[in-house]
Amino acid sequence: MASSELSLILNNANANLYPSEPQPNLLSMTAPMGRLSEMTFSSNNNSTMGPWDLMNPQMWTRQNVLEWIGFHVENSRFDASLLNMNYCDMDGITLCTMSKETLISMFGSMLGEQLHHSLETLKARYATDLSETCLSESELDLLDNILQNSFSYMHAPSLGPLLETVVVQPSIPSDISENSFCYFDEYTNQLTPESDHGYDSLTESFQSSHTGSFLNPSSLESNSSDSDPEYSEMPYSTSTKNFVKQESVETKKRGRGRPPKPRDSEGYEHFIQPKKSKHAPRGTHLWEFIRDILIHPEKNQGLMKWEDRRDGVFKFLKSEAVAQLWGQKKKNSSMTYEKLSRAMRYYYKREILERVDGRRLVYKFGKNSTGWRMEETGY
DNA sequence: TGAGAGTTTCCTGCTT
DNA sequence: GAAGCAGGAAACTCTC
Repeated sequence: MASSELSLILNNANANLYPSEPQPNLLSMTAPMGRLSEMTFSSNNNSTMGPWDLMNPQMWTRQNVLEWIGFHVENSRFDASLLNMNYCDMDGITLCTMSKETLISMFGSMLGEQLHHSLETLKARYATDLSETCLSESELDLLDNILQNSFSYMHAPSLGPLLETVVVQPSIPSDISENSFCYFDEYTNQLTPESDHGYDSLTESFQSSHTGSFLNPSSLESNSSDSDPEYSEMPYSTSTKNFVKQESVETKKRGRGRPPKPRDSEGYEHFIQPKKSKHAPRGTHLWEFIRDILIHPEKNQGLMKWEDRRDGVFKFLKSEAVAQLWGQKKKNSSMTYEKLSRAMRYYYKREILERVDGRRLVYKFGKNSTGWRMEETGY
């Protein structure tokens, strides 16, 4: 698919979506680029899905992928000027091999995450098909070649091999029972407008929680030096990481404490801002979220593990991934392990958690925590 | 509408 | 030197 074709689709979408309504936030931003920057996509909840919605993503043609991206560009008010058209030129199989990090590095945190969620949802929907098409090692090599060829421009010295960023899920759960716990399921549930459990729709979730800047840590894995070797993963660098570095330099000195959130548009913040409709219900606290990950290891593999189930001692294996998951649950794309761990430390006082001295990424449930003991869970 | 709980964000200093 | 931990301080969101 030529990039001009995508431009055409996006232009058409834009034309359909933009009557004459001005967007205050958008108008106030400083447009960095030419024409495309002037055609930021507004949300259109009525926009219809394409044929891609009825197909296993693995079967998508380049056209389907393009339409799928276009759909999310529309719905997320993504500024099309920020899109690298070359990134949109791929078929479904190639797309399905891409991890969240890869998508984020290609499309930015907001659109990348939305695409990732959508893709995972669609993959789950066609889980049976997907499980039948698990990739062999040789296929992975082949894909790596495809990726290398397709995205050769990403192979700057600072960028690692592409396939290192690709997470091939060992299996997609096909038995999505109502009672089973899986945060992935929970997020996919948010996609259906009917299943309004008090959470905002995913689209709104992204619009409200993503500040629009590409601040997400590019790696979801904990790079802790104390991590179990078996779970250690190759660190990789992406442009998003560089962005984080840049940003941190810019915001270096500031007053103590949490500054008020900017109300007006700043930088990339123009992507967003429909007012949060209704707050999310409290429901799950952080420690419950952590507990639920631990007691359902089959559906949240590799994120955390029990060190001593009897004593309630557990360890973060992928601290940043857990933090990101928590951030998604709280609609906060800038969640990090550092922040999460601060919240964890507040639990010491309330004896929901106990300190485990001298061990990194290791915590222990305290006497005021419930629901994790074998007697309580039954397994 | 205000208080309080539960984070979230940022920071400094310390330890590994 | 980097990453993680500890905890103070203040801001923020949400519930009651």
